[in-house]
Amino acid sequence: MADAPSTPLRPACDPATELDARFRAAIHAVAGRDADPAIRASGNAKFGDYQMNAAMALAKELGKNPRELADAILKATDLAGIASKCEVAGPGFINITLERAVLESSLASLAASSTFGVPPATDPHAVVIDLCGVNVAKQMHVGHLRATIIGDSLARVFERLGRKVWRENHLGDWGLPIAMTLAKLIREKRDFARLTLDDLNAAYRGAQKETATDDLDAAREFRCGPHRLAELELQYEPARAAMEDAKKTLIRLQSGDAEIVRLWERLIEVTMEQVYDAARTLHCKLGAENNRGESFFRDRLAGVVDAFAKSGVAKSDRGAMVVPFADRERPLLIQKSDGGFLYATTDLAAVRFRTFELDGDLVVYVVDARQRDHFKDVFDAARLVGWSKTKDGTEATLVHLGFGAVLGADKKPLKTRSGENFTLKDLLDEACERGAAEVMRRAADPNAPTHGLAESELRAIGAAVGIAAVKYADLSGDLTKDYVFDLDRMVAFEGDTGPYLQYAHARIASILSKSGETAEAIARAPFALAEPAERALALHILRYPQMVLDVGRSLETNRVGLYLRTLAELFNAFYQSCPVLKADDAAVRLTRLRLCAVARAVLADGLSLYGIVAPERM
RNA sequence: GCGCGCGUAGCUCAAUUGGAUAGAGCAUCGGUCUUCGGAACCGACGGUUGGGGGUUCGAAUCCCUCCGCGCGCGCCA
Repeated sequence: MADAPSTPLRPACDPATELDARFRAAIHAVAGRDADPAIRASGNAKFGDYQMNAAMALAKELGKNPRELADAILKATDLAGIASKCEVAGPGFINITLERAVLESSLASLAASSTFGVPPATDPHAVVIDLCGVNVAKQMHVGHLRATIIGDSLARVFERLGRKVWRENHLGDWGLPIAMTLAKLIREKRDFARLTLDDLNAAYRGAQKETATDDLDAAREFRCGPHRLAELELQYEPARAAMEDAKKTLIRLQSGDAEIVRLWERLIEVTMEQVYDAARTLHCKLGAENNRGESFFRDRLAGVVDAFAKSGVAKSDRGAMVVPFADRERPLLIQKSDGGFLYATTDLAAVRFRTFELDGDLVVYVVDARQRDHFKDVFDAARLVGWSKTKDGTEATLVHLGFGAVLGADKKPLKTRSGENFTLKDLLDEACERGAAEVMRRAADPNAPTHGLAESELRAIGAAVGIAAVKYADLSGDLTKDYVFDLDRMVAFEGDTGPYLQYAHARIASILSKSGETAEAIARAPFALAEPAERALALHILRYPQMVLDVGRSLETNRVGLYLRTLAELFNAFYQSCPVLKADDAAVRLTRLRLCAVARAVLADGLSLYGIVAPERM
């Protein structure tokens, strides 16, 4: 996966920013040139808070002894007011322990920031996220889960980074398959006002079956005798008729026939209802305003081929228009020999629209990994013709974020074509149901904080918990890897799960509300990071803005999950060893409440990057 | 055939993008427990990171080569 362009931005409240500046200056003084100090969080608390790793690589380049170079850099570094302890270790690491006051003031500045320390974006261009990608007249299946929640989560990350974000739902709402479905429904004289998605789905599959002429095509391919061909042609007469009907319907649709267009719009309406429902359930920001499908680009397709032909990037081959590439045999087909356009043509029109009209300098396609070759071709073709530039000529980054396939328990791709498999709706219903059952079971305990809540309230919390389980299971892993679809694992509530994070959040919220202090009073309390557990928690909180920047750069949503899991663990450790409400000293009580408040806010904001809600009680 | 992707504990996955002793969850076993919320915490067990070679102070990570699995490959989307 290609990286998005890296931003030089560094969070002001992250102590690593100041360490970077100081060591950079020291390296310059010692080595006579600029180099990345490679400041990293310590992997192990016994090595301090941060480490500077640049000395080893630099020593190699300069032909010096790494430990001696590290010593020299350390001597040249101004550590006043930042590090309380700093020493060379191992082959040439420099281990750094921060002054407590630095941690406290940094944390205060993060707490005061409305973006939790994330620096505001300086890039005025937009980020475009291609997500969801449903097809009209087809049921959403589990594959759409990934394309929807990964895309939405990335969009949320870029919004947190202060970027203008376009969520683009590139609907499959045009072309022969839709016309076939439409034609079949019309032939059957169906009442379009009463159509359900299941009806559409059945019609879609039926139309595919009716018009299939695989055997006939194969017979031609293998040059069967005239008798055999005539026999097959007779057998396939109904298929031919259905196809004729579909093509006529397509032409009427393309020419803007009012009646056909009305019925077509109805198909989209029925299909999209389920998408909006699923998006609501999943807490994904996705609605009708995000719809920009194949039909939107239909008038631009001829222009695409024209532009490629005129520029000489495309050439005619066997009656079709293709874009050849210098480094590979396989060309990209953009127009069929019968004059028809292909999905590559639409994708090229969309690239142009997204870079030039939406002004995106980063366009991310959240589409499954099997289309890797296709997008490589489309992006390369777009670059060849100069369409990868924004309005002001900035070269845009085009990225295909190819996520792994959804596999069944047998490790084979989950097929929904024959229709016997569960739909996305089935999965979401099950997740909400299990979440609700779990919440209600616990609420039955008279000591539970949720005891006595109305059933509707418990069901709402249960849905939030069930959906969190599903989303976290998906987003916290490596996106490029295949996905083993296991409902029991996905809706698990214990261990490394979404509900575990929600639980940590609810506990903190509970402490804060039981304290009897107002939020204002807590916010005024100073930080006093005396205990190791407090210190460790604070250090990790300070890494939040850098983590968000890293996700924006790498598009790896699993970093959010890793960060939040660690945050929850560190909070639990703090909670274990440092009494808050039971603290004997009033000032200690208040400063620990302050730490709780910041931890809660960061946890909630991090969960919001996944589109996971954090209930106060569960 | 060509191209691309993936192989880490019994299972599902991590590993701060080349850093110090490869970590979690589930499962199994043991402990914490009249609780600031047990959906929790602590510990034990479990590994030749598919095999081999190379690069270097240092490799699960980069290069080469095998092996295994998956996906894609001109008129579908």
